[in-house]
This record gives sequence, structure tokens and C-alpha cells, in this order.
Amino acid sequence: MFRNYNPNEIEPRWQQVWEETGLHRAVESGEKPKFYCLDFFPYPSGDGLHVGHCRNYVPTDVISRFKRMRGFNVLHPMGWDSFGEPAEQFAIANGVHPRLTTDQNTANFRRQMILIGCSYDWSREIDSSSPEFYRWTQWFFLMLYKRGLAYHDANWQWWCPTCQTTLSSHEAVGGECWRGHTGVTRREIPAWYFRITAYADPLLDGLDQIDWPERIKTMQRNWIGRSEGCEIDFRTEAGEVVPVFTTRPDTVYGATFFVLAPEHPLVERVTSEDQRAQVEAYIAAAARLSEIDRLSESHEKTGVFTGGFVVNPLNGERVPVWVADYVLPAYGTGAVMGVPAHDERDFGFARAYGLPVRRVVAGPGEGQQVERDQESAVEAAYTGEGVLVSSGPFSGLSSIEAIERICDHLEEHSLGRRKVQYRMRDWLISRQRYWGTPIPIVYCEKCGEVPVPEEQLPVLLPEMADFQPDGSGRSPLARLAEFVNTTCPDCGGPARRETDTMGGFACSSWYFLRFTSPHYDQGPFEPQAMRYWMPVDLYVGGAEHAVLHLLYSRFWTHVMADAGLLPFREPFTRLLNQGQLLAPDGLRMSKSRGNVITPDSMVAAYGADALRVYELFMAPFDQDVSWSEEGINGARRFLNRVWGLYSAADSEKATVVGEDRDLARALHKTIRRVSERIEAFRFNTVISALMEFVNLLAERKRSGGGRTASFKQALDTLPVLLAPVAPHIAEELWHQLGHPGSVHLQTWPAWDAALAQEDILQIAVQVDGKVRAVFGIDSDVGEEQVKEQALAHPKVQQHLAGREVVQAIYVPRKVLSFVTRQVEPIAE
RNA sequence: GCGCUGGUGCUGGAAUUGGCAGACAGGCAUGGUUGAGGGCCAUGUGCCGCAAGGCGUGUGGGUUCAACUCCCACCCAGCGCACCA
Repeated sequence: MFRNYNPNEIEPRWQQVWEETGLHRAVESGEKPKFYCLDFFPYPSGDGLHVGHCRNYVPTDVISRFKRMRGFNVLHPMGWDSFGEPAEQFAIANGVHPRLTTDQNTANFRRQMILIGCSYDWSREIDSSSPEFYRWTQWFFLMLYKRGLAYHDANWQWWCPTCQTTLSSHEAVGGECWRGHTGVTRREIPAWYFRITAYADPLLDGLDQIDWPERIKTMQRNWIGRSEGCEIDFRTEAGEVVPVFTTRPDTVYGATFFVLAPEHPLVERVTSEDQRAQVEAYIAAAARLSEIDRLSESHEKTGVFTGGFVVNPLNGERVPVWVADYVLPAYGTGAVMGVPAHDERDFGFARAYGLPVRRVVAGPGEGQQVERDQESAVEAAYTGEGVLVSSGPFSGLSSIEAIERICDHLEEHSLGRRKVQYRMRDWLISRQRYWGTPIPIVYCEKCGEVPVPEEQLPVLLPEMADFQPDGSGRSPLARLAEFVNTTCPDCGGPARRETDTMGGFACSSWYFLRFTSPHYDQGPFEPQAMRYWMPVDLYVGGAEHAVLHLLYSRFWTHVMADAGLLPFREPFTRLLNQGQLLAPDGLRMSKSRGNVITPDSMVAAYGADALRVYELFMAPFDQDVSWSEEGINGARRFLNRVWGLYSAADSEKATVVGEDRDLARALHKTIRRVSERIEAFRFNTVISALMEFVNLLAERKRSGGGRTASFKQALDTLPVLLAPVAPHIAEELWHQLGHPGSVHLQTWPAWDAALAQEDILQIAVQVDGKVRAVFGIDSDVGEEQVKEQALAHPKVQQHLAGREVVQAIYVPRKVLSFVTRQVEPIAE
């Protein structure tokens, strides 16, 4: 009856049974508490899954299976992020339509996920490039549009020449696009934006309410980049107002110059005739520098005096106006007051051009000395807070007080106003590409920009044989007259469709809602189902989406909450990032590098359960690790050993005789450890706990101890404990033991704390901090007896020779520590 | 430069959160089984030492009866931020 362990026979058999019996179907009913466990839905690449993906999908599968056995109603779905540039690029490279490649790739992904035993509810599979899905992406676009959160604007955009499309500022960082192409430039193209900046504060505040890695929260906070301060209106001599933004109005009396970004419109007007040639040359040079070069040059500051002056509204001083590219045109007002004594950048600039440095804030313990040192050399900018000096009526105030009083003063005299600045920009959603969700807008000659009415959705993405971008900066859809030409939904007159599509991040901003009712056709989701499952209880994926997807989806959720569609504002209650699994060469796996290890080859050689066990065991969940095939054999050996425990030798003929107290204790200890450690995402130690237990069982069996009731009990429980991590072998053993039903429908075992308790304790005896002896005692033995036994121990006596015990510290059940001193030789 | 996170045998890692460092694996070594290979089984495996014993968790200090764990300084690695006024 018990053959050799053959995972390649067992695994597909059970996978089929599970699918046929609908074991993983999630139904929103019953008294069980719900648990929505979500993986970042993948882009179904042509490379297929590699073992690195399993590092994400295996742990969430363990959690899902465990939670089901723990009595939760679990939703564990999977779908495809199949719209967007990667899919289109792949199709182009293969000379095939992306619909075809997407369908092939998703079929392959699904096959591989089943192969490794993932318990997804495939009846809820979604595909973001299907009309049933993108219809509702368009619906959300219209919702944003109607709420004034989607707008069309012609502006300088980030442009990736490789992708042939505009990018959001979030996607173009450091001269590279998010797909890793270099050479990102600026191009003036009209495009659609989402007004994410309107949600800066709610998005910031929401972070305090969610259980996410602090690292990710910090990245989002940095990205939003909120700073509080005020605008101060400087004036040109011609009387023109030039506001500057500052977070340090307390340093305004220290302004000794004024700087405009080269792009600032005032440069033209403020520049004097004798300086004009120099200024224009500087601006031209700055324009030649790409934004990237400008930002990477974080050391040397350059600039030119314009010959013009502005007046500081607080002290009436006339300060020189410079142009310098360290001032960014897009942040604040594109102009700053130069306070070299209290700002490092201004200090560097003043140093380079010999501008005066005037201290107006005294640090702790400085006081009068600062006033005396006023014109002497200052070594560095003092950027801390302190007490104001040489600041007119505000002298003597602390920085904190001064900031308030100066802001009050500015507002009372209309010289400025309190202001909050954000670094985050609006989200550019337009892509001049074919493979994406068409933007549901038409342009009517009479009515202008008109949203497509909801009942006309979806605006179908038309079939197109030649969908390659042509370098015109317009979407390939613009070449398709039958798509472009339409009628105005308002007046019925001739109109043209918007030909841009939405970037893929639109799809991923709401897909998690669709899983709650993937076939619903009256709206993006069925409200009852949404209320039942949402928010997502556990969301697991790589840390690379820290700001893009994870910020956008929060934004959409906040908007939907404001629109009354959702009863919560944060979509993902808890987020975890798994560690990366790198190739054996330490690099990321990719087909182009030729270092991909597929689950297919590993399953063929070792079985899916061994692959799962190994991936869980190789390193802590959140730690990066390089793949090595050396250890996977250990996982397989472990499963062989498990299998061997059930082999006919004694289990069949065994008559049950007696108890095995140690074994029973080990069983309960193992139940406790496995339960607590799965809950804590410490899967590597879940596996080691199971290994220890199996080793003990194997030892018992070998030494003839396999016929006790305790051993029987252990064999009955082991498949249940293995079910989350090694679901196939667990199911097979469960059935071979003759139990009815699936092991995955069993209730997770409880541990008996009393049974798990040791009754012989190992006490370590220390003499002057060093362990000198270890002995076992009954758990009910008291301190005095432990001491007595310790003092009688030869090793302890040896180290106590010639010394006297000054102090004895007893930590119950653990340690007895003697502190000694040298016995004084008896003086004559 | 600033901010996280980490640094433990040959390797991956463990340590009930201040209480026997190296669990559990991989690798290696020796022996057994086998026609051979693989596989499997047994034993050993932190360093020095014949031993008694000593040393040992990136480095240096500190707190404590007791430190991988807490505190201070520093070194290294990875990630994030980096002219945001």
C-alpha cells in the first residue's frame, strides 16, 4: 500500500481533485470571520514564473491554507496585470498581437501556479486587459473626471524614447524610466493628469492607521514631501511682487541675496542691461543641462548676478538678485531668499560668490557672541533652531515663537501668508500607446471636451494589426480613423475620440476591489461582496512598488470613499514585503541574463512540496537570498523521512501499547511552535520545528517505540501540521491513513499547554558568570534543593575550591548563578 | 551627507526577547550498505589545545551575577532620501 514517495504522481492528482471539488472557492457567507489575503497581481511576462516569484506566492499560500484551517473564510485570488508597456513590448518583439501573447502568458502563469500548489480561487481570476475589467477602469476615470480630479493639460512631460510615451514623474526617476530605459527627456505634449496632489494630506494622515513596514511609509512620506512654512512677498524696484516660499521665516533678517531659477519669468525683467549678456548665456547653459545632470551636480553651485534688486519686506533692505540653477523652477515659487548663515545651500552659494553672511539665529549657548561675530568669518551654516538676534522687533524670540509672530506680521500687513508646500506632483496618466485602457473622452467641435456617458462604456480598444508607435508623439490609435471619428454624446455632432490610453497603474489602482465580485456587470464591484471582503487583510509583494502602485491605489480608494462608494479609506490593512530571491550569481533572475530557475524544473526534480518547503526554509521571509540548488535536497529528504514514518513496517501490524510522555510533549510543543511561527511569518523556523519533530518520530520508530498511542496520535496529527506548507503529501498521507475528507478542511489542532510543559528542567549552574555544570531537575523542585544539588556537583565544587560564595542568583527553571570571591589567606 | 536595516561556524541560518551561542539544514570527513555511481544509514564537524582548560556572535568601550540580545563610539554591507528653500 505504501510505495516510495513519488511527488510527481501525488501532486497533479490532488491538484485536480482540489480544483474539481472547489476546495479553494471563496463564498461570502457563514459565521466565519473573513480573511482577504492578496498577492500583488503580476504582469504575465513571456518568461513565465521563476522560483523568485514563489518567494511571494508560497508564504501567502501557507497563510491562506493555515487561516482556512483556523476557521477563517479566506479569499485568496489571482489575476493578471496585463495592460501596459511590458506586454505591448513583448508582443512587438515577437511580432504577435498582445491579446494573443497575453492569453498565452496568463495560461502559462496559471499552469505554473497550480503546479506549485497555490490555493487560488480560480473562479475569480481577472485580467485587466479584458473589456469586462477595463470598462470599470474607464468608469473610475469618469468618476475622477466628474469630481474634478482628472484634467487635460499641455505641459512639458517626461518622455521615454524607448517606450515612446510620456511618463508620470513617479515613473521617471534619475533619468531612467521605471522600466529601466535611460535617456528620459522632456517633451511638450498635452496629456491627462489625476489630481493626486489634492489628496496629499489624507494620504499622509492615512499612513498612521495602517500596519505597513515603516520603510514603505517613510518612502511615501518623502514622496509627498509636505513642508509647512510661508510665502514672503519681496518686491522689485519696479514694484512687482515676487513671493518666495520658506520653512524658516525666522531667518528672514539674514537674507543677504535673492535667487531666481533660470526659468523664472522675472529674470527677463529684473536683469540690468550691463548684465544681460552674461545672464542670457547662463540661462542657455542651464537649459542645455538636462534636469538629471542638474540634480546630480550636488556640489558646485553656479549663478550670475542679474544687476537687479528686490526689497525684503521685513527690514526694507535692498538685496541683489541672482540667477542660479540650484533653485528649482517647479518647487515653491521658483525663487528663494538667500540666507547663507542658516541654510547650507545658500551658504555654499555665498561662499562661491563672496556674498555676505549674516547670522540672525544664535544656537544654544551662543548669545551675544553671535552679534559680535556678525561680520567675521562664519565656518558653516547653522541650520538648527535658536534665539533670534539682529532681527528687529523679533530679536530675543525663540525660532519657534518667531516663526509664528513673523507669519502673523506678514498676514496682518499683507506681506505674505502661511503656506504648505508638497513635493508630490499630479499623476500623469496618458500614454501614447496602444495596449492600454482607452481614455473615455471625446472632443466635440461645439461642446469641447465631453466625457463618454457611463452607459456607453466600455470604449473598446479596437483591433489593430500595426500598433507600433511612430515617433510622432501620438498614440497609434490616432491613425485609426474609424476609432477616432465619432459623434458627440451631447449634441450628436462630429467629434474625435481621445487616443491616449491609460498607464497600467490605473488598472492596478482598483483591481483588488474587483476580486470581491469579478463577474458583476452592474458596477465595478457588487456592494455587498465588497463590504464583506474589503479591506484587504494581508497584502504581500515586493518592496519595489513602495510609492507607485501603493500610493495610487490608496489615492483611488480615498476618492471612492469620498464618493460614498466605500466605507473605508485605506485598502490594505497590513502590508508585508517578502525578501528578494536572487539568481545564484546574486543578480535578479531574467531571461536576458540567462539565469532563470523555473519552478517547472525544480518540481520535476524534487516535487512541488519540496520546492515549497525549501523556499520557506532557506531564509527568513523578509530577507534577500540567492538561490542555490544545494539545499533543496534537504527539503526532499525531509519529506522522504516523513513518508517513511508511515511505511508498513510497524504501523500496520502495530498493536497500540502504552503512552510515550516525551513524544506527547513534543507533539504539543510542535503544534504550539508551528502555530505561533506561521502567525509571525517565521516560516523558516516553522520548517525546522517540523523537522525536529519528524526526527524524533523517526528515532522512535527505529528504536521500536512506534507502537504507542502517542506515536499513533503523532502520525494522525502530522499531516494536519504539514498541510499549509506541504499540501500534497499531507493530503496523500491523510487519505492513506483512512481519514475521510480533505486534510485541508480539518480544524487546526490546539495545543495543550500542560502537556507541552517539560517535567524535567535543565538547570545551568554558573560560577562567576561561566557555565560549569548542567543538570536536570523535576519541574516542581524548589530553589533550596537546586542549590544543594548544584553545590554537590563535582564540576561546581572544582570551581568553587578556594573561593567563597558571596551571592547566589536563581532564575527559576533556567539558571543558578554563583558569585564568589577569593578566600582571604588567614593573616598572621 | 542624512535615515533605516543588517553583520553569528565552510554555507543558509537558530537562540523562548538579558539566562547553556551555533537549533534545523546544506557542505565536508570517516565508516557502513552497493558490482560501480547515485541514493540511503551511522558517526564527527566553531577556533586553539594531547588534556585540563582557554577563546569565540564586525571593532573598541560600558552596564549586569549573566550580553548575539541593552547603552556609547566606530568600521563594513545593503536599501531609501539627497540642492524641495
